[in-house]
Amino acid sequence: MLNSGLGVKDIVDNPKSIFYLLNQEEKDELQHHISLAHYRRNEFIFKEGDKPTGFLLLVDGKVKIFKEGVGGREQIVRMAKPLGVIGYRALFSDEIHNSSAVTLEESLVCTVSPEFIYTRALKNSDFSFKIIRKLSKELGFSNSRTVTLTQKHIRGRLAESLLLLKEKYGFEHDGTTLKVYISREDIANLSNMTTSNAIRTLSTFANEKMIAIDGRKIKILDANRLERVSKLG
Amino acid sequence: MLNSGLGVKDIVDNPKSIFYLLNQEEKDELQHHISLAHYRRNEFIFKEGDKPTGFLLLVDGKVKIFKEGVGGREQIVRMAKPLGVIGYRALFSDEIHNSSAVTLEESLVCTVSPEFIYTRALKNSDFSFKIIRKLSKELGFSNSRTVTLTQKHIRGRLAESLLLLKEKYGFEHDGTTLKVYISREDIANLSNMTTSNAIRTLSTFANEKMIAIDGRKIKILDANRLERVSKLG
DNA sequence: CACTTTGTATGTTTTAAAGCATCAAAGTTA
DNA sequence: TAACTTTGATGCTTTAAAACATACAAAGTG
Repeated sequence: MLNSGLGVKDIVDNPKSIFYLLNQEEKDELQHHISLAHYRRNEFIFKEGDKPTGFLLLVDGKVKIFKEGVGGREQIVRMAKPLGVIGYRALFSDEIHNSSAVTLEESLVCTVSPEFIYTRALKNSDFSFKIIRKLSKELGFSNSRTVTLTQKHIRGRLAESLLLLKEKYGFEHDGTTLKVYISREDIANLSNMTTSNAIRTLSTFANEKMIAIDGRKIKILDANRLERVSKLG
Repeated sequence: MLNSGLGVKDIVDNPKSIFYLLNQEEKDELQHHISLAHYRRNEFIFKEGDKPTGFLLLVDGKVKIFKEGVGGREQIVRMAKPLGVIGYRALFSDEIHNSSAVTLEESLVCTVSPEFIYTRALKNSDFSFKIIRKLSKELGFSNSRTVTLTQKHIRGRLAESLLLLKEKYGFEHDGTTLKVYISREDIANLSNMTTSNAIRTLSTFANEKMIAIDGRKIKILDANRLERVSKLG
């Protein structure tokens, strides 16, 4: 169960939050333009084709952002973690969402009204610049993914995805188990391969002692070797 | 030969230029922070790994922006046309370039100093917002490309690339010939396929009367059918 | 509780696209 | 203009990954 005691204060006072850099006056006003929503596991936050309702900040939980491709096959373009921003690309480009967001686990999302973002936040050049920086990094990531997903072989793509999950969500207290509960299908959709091939290749990695699998629990046993497999393609 | 008479005036006074929306004072100051460079065909403007030297605007010519992938295989991530902005992603994310830019033809590029961009342009919220919008659109494009390049079959990918070239550069006076002189290898690198397959599939499209080829001149004979081939994957 | 659905695991077959080889045409340089 | 290099065109072979087929376990559902 989530800590439902989380409130707006905790969001604006956390240095990792994008709203942290607003000045006090702006923060005060933000209170009137913000709302919190709770989602269970596997719920849509927004769907491809929806009109953006605001600027979304994932307060707690984990979310996958994906696009539907040929024959409904989905490609995960990004994973979000707490205090990550979601759905802002469509808002800023004034388009409908071209990707969907679904929770991987119980999550808390706060929505900030477009009015506040446009008339207040974006007038603050620190905020604007932070957004520019975020978009630039994400664009760099997306371009890199395009290349690796098209050019690397299955093993390389899967290794890269596992390392990506490690970077994004880190480990449990044991220091080896990935701190994310994700289906084989989602691993496949993250790595541009079929579910069968994700399962098969995970098994191979486990046989080779690079990882250990116990249901959905994945332990990274040899990150260096995964790096090498990822680099080799 | 390029019209070398092009100057800073022509850049700031063109409504399609991002600098058009600066106020007069900012425009005046811009003059002292701008320089023009001329490139011949197939010259590098910047290379993957280079440190960004400034904010670049393609004044005239055509440029491909690409990343090196597995085994040196290149993937074109974007094509630029006059008054398009290049190399700004790396500048704003404060990273080294993660892609290279090479001219497809004789080109003119203007460089604006990072100081002017940071201390002046980005303080103008109209400019910042234009950049945010540009990045957002490009990110949407990149995410879409990831999906189509990984999921569509060869015919779909090539059809999409031809339509992309059409959208970007348009037609010659005859209304059918693509206004870009591009090698089969570049078409392949744009479409995530080998040069052989690009050549082969172009021939097939020509046999099917969707296009006509005469050396590097490509005529789009049936754009609707190309759209259909592109959509079907 | 049985019953259906969903997720995981593997083996087998098929296929799209890469890889390779060869040749012709067009450009470039000596 | 001859020699060389690059680019374009096509056929043939190989291969990586999809597609398909079961089987079985786990998790929901009536």
